Amino acid sequence: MISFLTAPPISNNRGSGSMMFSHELEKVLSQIPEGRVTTFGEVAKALGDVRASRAVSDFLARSRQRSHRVVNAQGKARPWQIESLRNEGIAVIDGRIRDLDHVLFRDLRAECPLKLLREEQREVADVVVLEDDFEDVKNVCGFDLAYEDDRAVCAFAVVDVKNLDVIEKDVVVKEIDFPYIPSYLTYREYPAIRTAYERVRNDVDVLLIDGHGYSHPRRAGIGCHVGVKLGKPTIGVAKSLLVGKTRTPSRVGDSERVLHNDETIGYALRSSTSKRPIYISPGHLVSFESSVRIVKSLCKTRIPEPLRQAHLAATAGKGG
DNA sequence: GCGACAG
DNA sequence: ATCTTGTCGC
Repeated sequence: MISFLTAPPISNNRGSGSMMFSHELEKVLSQIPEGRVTTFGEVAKALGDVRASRAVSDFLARSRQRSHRVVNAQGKARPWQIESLRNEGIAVIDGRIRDLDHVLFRDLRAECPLKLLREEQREVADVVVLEDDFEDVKNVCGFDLAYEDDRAVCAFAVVDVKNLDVIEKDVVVKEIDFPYIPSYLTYREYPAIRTAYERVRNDVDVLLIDGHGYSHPRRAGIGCHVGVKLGKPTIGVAKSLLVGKTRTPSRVGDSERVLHNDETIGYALRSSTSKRPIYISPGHLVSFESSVRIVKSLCKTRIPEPLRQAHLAATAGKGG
């Protein structure tokens, strides 16, 4: 007989990143009573983060399960919503709901799935290692995604550091059910990156991800997530800042620290003659110094070769 | 009006 | 990220 104390845990899926956004959204939307409306912000709060309100708006705008009972904080309704709202007895004047406060429904109940995801990010941040865990860096693999409707094309490119030649590249197509929400990028893109990673045949020493690593509000950007989940040295490379402040590096090859709450969270590197720097931060098993040095050695243009080549492959893969 | 948040 | 034509410049 197996004691429950010694038995292995049964599918512990808590915050595993398997949240299906459309399903969670539907659970919230179904709570809005007939004759009442709510706002994108209220829905976002029910999901666990008011900052997802724009994502809720975008998602509902294209989803076929769009509800006519969700409007913006000003009570402005879309043309296609107006007839349905009036049929429920809601007065709409000049595209705007009259007396919004009177029909506004705020008692949405949910398990705040985004809050669970934030907790998972804190767990990721807790195990991130900001020290080098590799010998020579011979091959670097970059990942990038391109989108078409509900599908993502995820490409990878393995580059030989010696000559910056591409020695392997491939693409995978994956269904996407998570919108872009700032600071939750990993839940949109990681599943596709993982699938693509499983197809890499060459030995790779370092992974490059299109997005931030440590330079994230919870120090758990997609670079950290990928590194921790795959157990590989990983660096995040972004084209704009998510958090923090920095200065523009004056000369090509120069870098400046990115500071957030008095902490160095990454570096801005002027990787080309372009005035716009790229932002580099460790994901996992890499130091700040090595992150900058490695990325710098991979730049023929503003974007390091593994990412630039992956981007080209992903974009090319969209057509079929 | 200000601030502004990867892809 | 995506929507999008031509155009300016190295």
